[in-house]
This record gives sequence, structure tokens and C-alpha cells, in this order.
Amino acid sequence: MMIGQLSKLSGIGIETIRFYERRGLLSPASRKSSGYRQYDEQSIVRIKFIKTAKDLGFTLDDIKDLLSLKVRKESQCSKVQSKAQKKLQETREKISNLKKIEGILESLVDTCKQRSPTLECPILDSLKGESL
Amino acid sequence: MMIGQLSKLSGIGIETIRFYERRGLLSPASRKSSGYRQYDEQSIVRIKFIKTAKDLGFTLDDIKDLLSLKVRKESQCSKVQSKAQKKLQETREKISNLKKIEGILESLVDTCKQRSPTLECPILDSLKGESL
DNA sequence: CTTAAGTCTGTAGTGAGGTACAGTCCGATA
DNA sequence: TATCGGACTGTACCTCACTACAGACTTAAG
Repeated sequence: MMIGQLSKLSGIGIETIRFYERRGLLSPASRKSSGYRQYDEQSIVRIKFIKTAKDLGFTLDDIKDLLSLKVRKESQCSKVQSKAQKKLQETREKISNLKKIEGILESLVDTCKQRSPTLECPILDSLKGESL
Repeated sequence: MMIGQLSKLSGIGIETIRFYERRGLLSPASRKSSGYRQYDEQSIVRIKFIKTAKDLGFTLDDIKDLLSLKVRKESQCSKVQSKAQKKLQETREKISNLKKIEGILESLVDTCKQRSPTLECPILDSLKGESL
């Protein structure tokens, strides 16, 4: 498929796809004789992953790292492993913080259902002494 | 405390704190007769919350919304409730996506430990047919 | 064969979120 | 009372992540 269809299927603009290629998040697409880029289904997955990861607060450089994590030789294992473990820790922290926010929002919705006004900011109240 | 100390305690630069005030994420600080801003402990919590939420992919406008969610009168309940529920859903999606990434990273680390090279990008392999 | 839509490269502009002065004022210390 | 660090306002500048052309080439439809 060509870039226009990839753009439609992934929901990411054409210019952005080319930008991701320039930035090294997508490996240079193979070209037809005309010079037009050619993509396969896999590219949709890759692009959607980039979008999702970005929404989760990862930078494009983070995402580039994530996408390039692979074990090529035994010798590289430890390097990849430590990178992956760092990202894993970061990811777990994000999950843990999001769960706190989830809990706060849940109790806020409950409060609403009980129609009891809260005077202060419920989010900050919930966080007092909790640091997040 | 004054802005310099707040900056140190929260780990956020002075200019950024004033920027957040301009953007309405921090309510205008009370002033001493000199015009110097005065803060209390609560401000540290608030600023740290902003930083955390930002790392989780919320925009400053999102965060402003989150911080202003409070139930003042019964009449406002439904509005607040629907906002909170929208944020709650967004938060749960983030958690779910992060858990997928967590799982992928975990199995990547395992693969490393077994010293078996992976030929393709493990993240994309894991996502095949999964959409994320 | 024409024409319109799609794609190419390269460069410039945009919006969010800061960050860095310049120039001035406050206030604790020698 | 001189002085030096910290705070003030206002404006300019910066990075990241796009986004929008301009001008040229390709391809599909009529």
C-alpha cells in the first residue's frame, strides 16, 4: 500500500509518517520505481504503537528505543536487558501513578452520586501526605 | 515559603512555577507587602501532581481540568460527574495500554535471560493482531 | 492525451510547554 | 548605608512534535 492508504488506516497524517521516517522511528520504506513509498500491514501496527506510546507520555526518542529493543547476539543481551528493565520500571511507575489517579476519580464519581458537595479540591485532598 | 524554596522542594523551576500560575494551573499566590509570592506545603503537592500527570501524557489543560474537579452544589454534580467519568475512562485506557507494554517488556527481559536471540522487533511481534 | 489526484523533496511555520534574560525592586548582612 | 542574593514583570527565545506549503513527478480515470 502507498502512504495515503497507510495514513487512512492508521489515522496518522501523511506528513507525520514521513516525519517519523526522518526521525528514525520507521525504517526507510521500500520504494517503487517511481520513488513512491510502499508499506505493508506491519507498518499500521508500528504506527499505531507510536501513537499509543506517545499518549502514554513517552517521547519519540523513548519510542525509538522501545522499537529497537531486540536481542541479536548473546553478547548484546545484557545491554538490551538493562534498557528493557529500565523501561519496564518506568512503565510500572506510570501504571502505579495512574492507578492512584483512577482511585481518586472513582471516589469523586461516588461522591457525586451521593450528592454531597466537596469543598476543596478532591484530588489534592486525596494526595495529602501521599506524594504520588 | 517563597518561590525559591518551593522550587527546590518540588523540583520545578521558578520560571515554570510562575508559568503555571499564568496558565491557571496554580491559583494566584498570595503576596507579601513587597509583592513576593507566598506558598504553603499544599503547593508542593499540587506542583508535584502537575509534573506526574504531565509524565503520564495529560496536557496542561487536562491537568487544569483534573485540579478543578470539585462538587460545589448539588446542581453541578452531573457536570462534574461526567467530566470525572470521562477522565476515568481515559485513565483506565492508559493503564490497560501500559500493562500491555509492561507484559511485552517482561517477556523481552525473560528472553534475554534465556540468551535466545530474537530476530525481529519483539514489541511489534507481540502486538501482531492485538491493535493496542 | 489530458487532467486531477496522489506522491516526492525540501524548507518554513505552528502550538505546547517551557526557559532565559533585562531591568527593577526588596531585604538581610557587614 | 552599601551590597548582594532573591524576587518582580515583561518579553524574547527555545525544543519537541508536528503541519503546511512550493514546485516537480507519477498514476489512474475519462
